[in-house]
Amino acid sequence: MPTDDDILDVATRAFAEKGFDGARIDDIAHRAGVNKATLYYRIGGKDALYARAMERILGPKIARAERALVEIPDVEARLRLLARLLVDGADHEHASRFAAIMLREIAAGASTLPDTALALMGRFLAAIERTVAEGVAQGIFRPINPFLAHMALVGSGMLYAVNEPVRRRIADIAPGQSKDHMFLSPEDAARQVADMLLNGIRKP
Amino acid sequence: MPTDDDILDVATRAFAEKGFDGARIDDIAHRAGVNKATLYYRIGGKDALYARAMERILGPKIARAERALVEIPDVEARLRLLARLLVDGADHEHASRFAAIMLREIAAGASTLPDTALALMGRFLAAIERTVAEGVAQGIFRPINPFLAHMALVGSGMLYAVNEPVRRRIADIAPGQSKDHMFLSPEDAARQVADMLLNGIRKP
DNA sequence: TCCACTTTTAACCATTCGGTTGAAACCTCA
DNA sequence: TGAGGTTTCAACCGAATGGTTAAAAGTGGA
Repeated sequence: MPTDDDILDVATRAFAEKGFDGARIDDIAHRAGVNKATLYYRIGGKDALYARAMERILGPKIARAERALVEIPDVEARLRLLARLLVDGADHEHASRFAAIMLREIAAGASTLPDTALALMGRFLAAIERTVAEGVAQGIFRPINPFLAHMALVGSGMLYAVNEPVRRRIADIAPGQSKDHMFLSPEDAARQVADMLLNGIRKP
Repeated sequence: MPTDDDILDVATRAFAEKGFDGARIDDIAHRAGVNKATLYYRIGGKDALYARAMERILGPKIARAERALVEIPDVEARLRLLARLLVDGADHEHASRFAAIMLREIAAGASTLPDTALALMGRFLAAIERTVAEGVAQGIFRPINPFLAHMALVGSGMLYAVNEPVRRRIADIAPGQSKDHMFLSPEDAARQVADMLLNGIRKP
């Protein structure tokens, strides 16, 4: 018998691929190997399913980010870790699902984002902002707008994590040139994103 | 009588707010002040409506970007212009709608993106990549991965353009701190994004 | 005025979706 | 064996949705 976690995993994938509106309850129940009535009995309606899927995917990342605030004193190393949290995950699929859901939510103005999930996002943002602010206070970083630094890190990272299919389609319709640089490993991508950001905000 | 352009404008807003699946034909027709049958008579079904809306919003940006390739020899100035094209637009709403649609499409793996629109996106990417490559060849930029530079620019810019509602919600639930740095004008945001990227890729 | 084109009106259809229900089956543990 | 919780099954509901159409009404120019 599938556990709640199994169901949430399937639901997360569905929400990432199709969005909240596009995901189908029947489909999720069927793919999780559970009856629709069971899903309602165990978890509840679509809203509850979404909220729990979000907390499940956001929670561990936030916890890791906040642990880094006290465990990693070096601000550059800490920013690198935060970049990895965004681009990479327990596995790459996990990270790309996370990014897809977040991008959709941001595009929708967080209108369907449950309050609990929004609070978690806010804490991640706070972790990045605090790290940048520490770096500025230590004289390591330029007096950069920490919120824009957050945008740069999250934007580059999540966009890269999620847009592999788009890259593939673009590469297909523009043949002739070498496309190797478009397909990096998640680790390389996270490192290069962090490098670029750090070069951009480090004091000369 | 509303013109086709009026209808496309309403449709673009609807697609940006709700996504392709979420947008309702009846709603678009009603808000455009035109009958649904007229919409079908003049433009066609939902697919045609989406394709034309995309071309309308992408076309001018691509044209401007490709003009810059020959008109602006200075690679840094050119990159700044490309950043502005992403963050800012004819008006700010226009830019944020563009960004919202693009983010949704990227999150969906460009699965519903018409081929014509995808080709336009590819040309924008090519413009950024070529500019970065020129800068590298001139010895101005580090040998950066041009595709990642594209991610950084597009990611930061579009994320910022679109997430004003999210910032507002986050600011609301985390009171007490100053939030001024979270709300920049589009011009300031575009400039700071470009600054960060240029500092990140410029040779020391 | 007549004609071709455009727009509206209003209905229709087949499909889909989230959610519910009630009865039957199953399982576990005492 | 029996009771209580869990799961399945299949059908159903009501509301929307995308798409289409036939006929009437309106429009402007030759």
